[in-house]
Amino acid sequence: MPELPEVEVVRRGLQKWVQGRTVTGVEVVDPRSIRRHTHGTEDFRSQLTGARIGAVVRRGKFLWLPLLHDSGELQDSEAAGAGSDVALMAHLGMSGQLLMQDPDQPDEKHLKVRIAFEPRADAPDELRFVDQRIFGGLSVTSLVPTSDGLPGGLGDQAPLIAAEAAHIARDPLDPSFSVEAFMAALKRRRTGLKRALLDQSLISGIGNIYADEALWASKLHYARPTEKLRPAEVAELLQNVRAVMTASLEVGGTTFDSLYVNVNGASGYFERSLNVYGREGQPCYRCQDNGLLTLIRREPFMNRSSYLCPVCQRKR
DNA sequence: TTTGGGACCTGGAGGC
DNA sequence: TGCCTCCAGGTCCCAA
Repeated sequence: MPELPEVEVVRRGLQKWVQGRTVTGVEVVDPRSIRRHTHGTEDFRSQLTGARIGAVVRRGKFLWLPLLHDSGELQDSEAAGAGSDVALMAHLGMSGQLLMQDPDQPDEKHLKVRIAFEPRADAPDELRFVDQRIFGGLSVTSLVPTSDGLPGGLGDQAPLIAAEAAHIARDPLDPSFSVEAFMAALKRRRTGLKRALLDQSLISGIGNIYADEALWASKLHYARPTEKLRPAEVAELLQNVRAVMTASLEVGGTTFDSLYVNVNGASGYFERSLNVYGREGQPCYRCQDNGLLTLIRREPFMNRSSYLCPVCQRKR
């Protein structure tokens, strides 16, 4: 399931293979995967065909590729995202994959959209969007100025953001992320801590897996009221969020099944490092180190599951 | 305005 | 073997 580290792995892969290249053809195999593009399939194809990819930018789990409609060599400023007013937006949802393939490779079972580039000897010529559960999708969206005048996301230097991502907060790996602003927003909210972590308008990029891992590392219960958290607890939580995401990024992301792979089709290895998520009934490592046998518990939460240690993550 | 719940979607697992 | 139900979860929409 793609969360921030997995999307960042994809962003880096795309940057290597598609930046500066020109789209020569688009095939929409399943229109449901471009349902967020409200102007229809033909408009989606015409907006992309002939465009040159300027950069690959990410905020949270949203990825966008500014589209340039001129000709000539890619300039440094264009590569940074400037010089464009529209972008190809991608969200992987739960099971989306962006794969670079050669045209002669067989189609994937859940292939939804195929984007062809001008041939290049040292790179695959097709970008394929594959999605089993169709929670993700592609669209062409406008670029709008950021509210703070800072770059819209990682990989960008222009103060622009894809309109579809303008409502979400910066993610904790973004150099422009403000700890103070997050603490203030958390204080204003009157909700449970994990619900706040999953709220993309407060902090983006955190999904169920990394929320549980960061809460376990911080010894915090998922239902702790946000307004009662101490600044030191929030600071430690943020530190752990960054740590768990960075560790995952270094090994290519988390993989539970075939639902997440990078642009080359390879899986990540962070699943092997998970401390609490998916470990129901297994011993808590921290308690084990202290000579205690405590079993990880799974509790229903927001129509999904929350994993925690009932001893070191007590609800106060 | 803020908060919480449910729908969307597909395929695998498990029960009968 | 076949059918049915449950489960996974990111995001959006709507009701309270």
